[in-house]
Amino acid sequence: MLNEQTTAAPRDCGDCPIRHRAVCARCEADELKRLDELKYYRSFEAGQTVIWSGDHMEFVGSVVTGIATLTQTMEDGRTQMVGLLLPSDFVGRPGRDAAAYNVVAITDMVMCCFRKKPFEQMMNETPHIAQRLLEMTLDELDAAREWMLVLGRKTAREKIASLMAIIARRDATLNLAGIDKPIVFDLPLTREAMSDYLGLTLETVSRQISALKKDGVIHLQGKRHVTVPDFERLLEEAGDDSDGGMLA
Amino acid sequence: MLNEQTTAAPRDCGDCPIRHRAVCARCEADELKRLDELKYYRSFEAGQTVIWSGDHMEFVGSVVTGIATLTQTMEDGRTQMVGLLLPSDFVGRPGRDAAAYNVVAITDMVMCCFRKKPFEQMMNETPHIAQRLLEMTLDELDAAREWMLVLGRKTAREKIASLMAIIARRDATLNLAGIDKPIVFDLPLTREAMSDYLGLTLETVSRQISALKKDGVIHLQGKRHVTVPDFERLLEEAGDDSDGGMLA
DNA sequence: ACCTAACTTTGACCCAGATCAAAAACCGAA
DNA sequence: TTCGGTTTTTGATCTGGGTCAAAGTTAGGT
Repeated sequence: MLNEQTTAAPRDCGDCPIRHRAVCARCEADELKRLDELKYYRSFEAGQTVIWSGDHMEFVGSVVTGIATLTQTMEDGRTQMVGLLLPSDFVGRPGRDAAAYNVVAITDMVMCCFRKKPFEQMMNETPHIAQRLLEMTLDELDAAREWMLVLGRKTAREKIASLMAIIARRDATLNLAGIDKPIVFDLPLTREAMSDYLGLTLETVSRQISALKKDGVIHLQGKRHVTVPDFERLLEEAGDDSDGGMLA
Repeated sequence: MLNEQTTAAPRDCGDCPIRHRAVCARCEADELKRLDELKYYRSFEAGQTVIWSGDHMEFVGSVVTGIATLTQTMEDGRTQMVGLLLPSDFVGRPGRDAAAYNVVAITDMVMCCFRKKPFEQMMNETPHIAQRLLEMTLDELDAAREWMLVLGRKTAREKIASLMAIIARRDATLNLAGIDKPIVFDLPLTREAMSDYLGLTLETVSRQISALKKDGVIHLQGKRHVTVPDFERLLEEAGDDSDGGMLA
């Protein structure tokens, strides 16, 4: 699997790659110092389960590097991905004891963790943390609702295009490559993980990716490396209106 | 349509039916007093659109009485409900200018509104409001994710049973009638609204309701009045595990 | 290099739910 | 109490995506 970075954990918050996007983004120097004393790093290998749904959670934290999925499973094994956790995303819910979802690392991953109790304590005393967490939670809620439209009303082809668009957009944001040039990225997900995200079977995912490729909407080198020659075209295929609804 | 309460707006926060569940739930007397000066009531008729997606929003607020839906629409008219707004639910997003969804009153409805700017101002100065809003947003995020599983992985029959279970549970919570007795409630939604919620056609909704009725899972008087003789049975039909995952 | 296990693609067939169509039930207004 | 529009039910048929099966591809380990 992808093993992009065997990053050593940053020793200091000042060096942290997610410093300005994570739950600590608004903290002042003194607040950061307090957090610094609370935090510890944990590494997970690709494929490793971070938390099982229903388990007691003794920590919350942020994804520093790598990618994880948030999934829900029914007794008969049907599973639905309900979130994709990227660097800076927050894991866990302050004020809740039991995990509501499975969290699985899909690449090697490093998390910046805080024991739950002290973090909750600090959150009560530090509006900057609670404010940022609210903002992040509202963003996640918007993303979840956007995904409800995808799951409830889009065709298989539109679903695949929507997923590609989301990943492409994220990469465009990170790499600042401008949206007019061809966008190039690696799919972080297996076909099976995509099917869990999109509410499809992996066979349908494979077929629709082949179809989009045949129609020139995307270009593949290998199974995972994707080029999008025309982002507008991809958005049309996704059924989104042309501006894509991105907000600051 | 349902016209349950032609409630006069409560003149004072002390009399407010949603005082202890809404965004103001944690406010102290002095904080409440400040909010009181900011607030104004607006009434909407059944069927009236409260906000159009994309519109500038000059207010945020709480549903006091009545029910509204939050929907997303594609250009070709496909629509997906992404939330059901019940009394005490919050409408609008502090820090965002344009509405992201359509909000439509489906019964007569009264909202307690605040002009957005002053409310944001007050939120910054009043941790109790921000804390409660965070809590409510986290709950909504959980609800949205539960719904992603319904939309992505459940069959039509399971979807209907899931919807009934959600409404039944809400009524059980409000009416405190105990979960062992038969549960009785009125569907607040038309078949079409249900189909928009569940990602189905209204014909399929109708057929599956008939099927659940024939199989004795639910009982109907008229089109809207539902009796659930055995809630456990309903949960099985919904594909949920028996405990239903309710948390405080 | 080769082997193995995981991942991916492709094909053939089927079915749950969509679509198209029409009848029935309901509700409020005149 | 009847009328007209809305909501709901039911029927017939079609189809997108699921299921089952098998073959192809890829990457890491020895």
